[in-house]
Amino acid sequence: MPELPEVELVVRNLRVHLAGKQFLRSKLIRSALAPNNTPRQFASGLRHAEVEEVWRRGKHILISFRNGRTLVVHLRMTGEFLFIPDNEALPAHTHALFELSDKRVLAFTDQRHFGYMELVHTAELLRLRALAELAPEPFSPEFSREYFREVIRGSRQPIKLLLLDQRKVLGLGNIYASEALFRAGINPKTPAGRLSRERAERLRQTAVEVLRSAIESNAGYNSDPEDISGSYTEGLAQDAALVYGREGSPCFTCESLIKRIVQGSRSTFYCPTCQRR
DNA sequence: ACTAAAGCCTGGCTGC
DNA sequence: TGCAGCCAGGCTTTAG
Repeated sequence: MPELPEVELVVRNLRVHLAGKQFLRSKLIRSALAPNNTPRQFASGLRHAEVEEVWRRGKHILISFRNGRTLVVHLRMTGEFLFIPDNEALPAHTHALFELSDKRVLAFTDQRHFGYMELVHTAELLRLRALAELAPEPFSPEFSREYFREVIRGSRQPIKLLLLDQRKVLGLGNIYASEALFRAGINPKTPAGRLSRERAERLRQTAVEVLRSAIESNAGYNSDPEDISGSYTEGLAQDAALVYGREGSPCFTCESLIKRIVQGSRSTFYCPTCQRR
């Protein structure tokens, strides 16, 4: 159930394990995982493909091969990569398998079937709608004060929902959106366009900082090099949360009780005192 | 053009 | 112990 920091960690781990390797044989077990590929295309397009680069755009994982293809992966809620130890049975909900040139077998599992893969020609990558419409990377200069001001200008959308829109702000999910608003002292229901310049800029900086510090703490936490998913399955993000999941508990700053509300059918957690407006 | 709600799935937890 | 109902960190599609 990864947000950008957890995806970044997965990308770093995959990079270590896949650098210079070939995908000898690949198998799409559950074809709905990659609805725009036939299982045959999927297997033939990856056959003996040598990994060139493992990278990321927003929460999408991109594995580019020297044969001119790129495997686009979105973990959504429960997607996960893991290595299958020799002679062990496949884990439940294994939807794709990749046999590597070092003889190890990489599996993609996904309990809730929300995950997504697509094998595309690398040249066509940026034409994919899912990638083309994404906001600038949060750590890039393009995610600037001016950009953010323009994005919220005139919007009556509650700021929490705007933060979750990957076309406007990239990388936050439901947890880090609540966390960023708490740290910036902004009420999640405030219409985005009503934020002053100063408060908007504070929120933009806070959002970037929340993502950055999550990457740093996650990276330090992942002690097992064989564990590709690292900490996100262990709920590290939640453990470090100041408001997320803390309904009814005292605010760490002012001891008011944290509230839970529903916005866009998702839970939002906030402190009614620290985030008055 | 915006905004809200439903939908995709399985499984864990809570309360009766 | 069994079962119904609720909840879940993402995103797309449909309806209004």
